[in-house]
Amino acid sequence: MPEAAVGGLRERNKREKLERITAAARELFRTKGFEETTAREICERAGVGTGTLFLYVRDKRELLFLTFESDARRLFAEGKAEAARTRDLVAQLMCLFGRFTAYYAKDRALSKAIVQELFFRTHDPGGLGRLTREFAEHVADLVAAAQARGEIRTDLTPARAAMALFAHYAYWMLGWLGTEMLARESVEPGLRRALELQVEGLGAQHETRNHDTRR
Amino acid sequence: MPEAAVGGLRERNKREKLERITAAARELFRTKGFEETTAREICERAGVGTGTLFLYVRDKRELLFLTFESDARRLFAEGKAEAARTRDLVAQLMCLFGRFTAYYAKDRALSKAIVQELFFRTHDPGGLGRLTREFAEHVADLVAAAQARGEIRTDLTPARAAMALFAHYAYWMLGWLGTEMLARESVEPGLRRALELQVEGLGAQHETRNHDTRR
DNA sequence: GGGAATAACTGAACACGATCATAATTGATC
DNA sequence: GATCAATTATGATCGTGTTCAGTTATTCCC
Repeated sequence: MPEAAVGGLRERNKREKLERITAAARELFRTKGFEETTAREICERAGVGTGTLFLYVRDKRELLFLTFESDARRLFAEGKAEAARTRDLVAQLMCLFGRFTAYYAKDRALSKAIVQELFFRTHDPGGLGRLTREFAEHVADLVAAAQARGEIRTDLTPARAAMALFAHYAYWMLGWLGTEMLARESVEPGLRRALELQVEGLGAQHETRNHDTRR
Repeated sequence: MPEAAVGGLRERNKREKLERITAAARELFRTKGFEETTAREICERAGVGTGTLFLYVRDKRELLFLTFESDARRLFAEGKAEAARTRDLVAQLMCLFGRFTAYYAKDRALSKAIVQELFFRTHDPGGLGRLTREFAEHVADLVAAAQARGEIRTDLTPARAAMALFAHYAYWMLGWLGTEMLARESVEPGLRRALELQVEGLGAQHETRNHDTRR
């Protein structure tokens, strides 16, 4: 049974409407920005009534997820593939995180709204929720592999170490997109350095030859 | 010249109005919640016209800052004082951070809105902006002192190490108040452990006797 | 103190997200 | 294919944050 024709007329219509809504939202957000786009505009462009929109999404912000999910899946897959071809844990993480920072840089205002939503929407089990969990699990898997390689200490659960690492990613996204206190160019090097410091430790006994440039 | 009487009638009226607005917002947010409180209610309770409110704040969310600032100043001062009586860096940080987590726990829904605003409002040089900077600087000062004690490696700027530590605080606040994926009881111990791991490092060479409990 | 200039205030009006009673469409049953 | 229950769609309507043209209060100057 061909995928496109599965189900009755009802289900096909619903899928098509959701598709049109997603496409309309994506296009308008890209050209006008999130706040500046009204729900009515999206409905008009999608060819549905204003009330219909909210049968498909709980609120306007959920449209961000709808438009972001497919891109996020692609970024995650690409990052995962590149990470698989990389040795060092920090470098692997930067393959993943770097994909997203580069993507966010293309439309900072929209990305700010997306990230805000990612961090503050309580989890529905929808598509992006699952993806987020997969992402966290993959970071934990990378940690476990690094433990097996003897790169990371083995007296920690991979999940706990993954959280510690992910915290830096979240923080740099906040500083860059959220409060806008960090410059775009500083994000990748800064985040990489933060991850290195997480692995090395701040403790005095771990002092390395790799000095910070004093300002 | 007594402080209360400084300036002309205009300025005094403005101060009083701001005071009434702040008090009204605080009371209503506390009893009804942020979303459930309307701007008109606040205006009525404060005894000002609906338009007047927006001469004092850019938007409704800014009222969160107005109501939070004095509390935040107090929490910061208390935490700073307790930290001064504490030796270990992680313990010092927990004096500071713990004050805020305890405060946030008293009204999670409202705190979620506050934290969201803290992380996503681009900095105006207003009261809370300054306080945030002071907070970051104080963490850096604690790091510098720890470096002087030989507790933290000296090849890093205090600011950079402070960022790395603060990232964990931000992340745990996000997980707890933002996505609501972390339980309240797990926050203090989890955050403390994360800070310890930041100091110790995740690297294999730093393995300690202090094992995680495997789940 | 009177009058002009300026700053502050006000509530009606606006725009937009969301809802809901009603209408249209689809699928099941005969 | 006609009948009817169930599902889906619709746009007028509502509540709320925010604005703005008009009004009032304060200050300044003589």
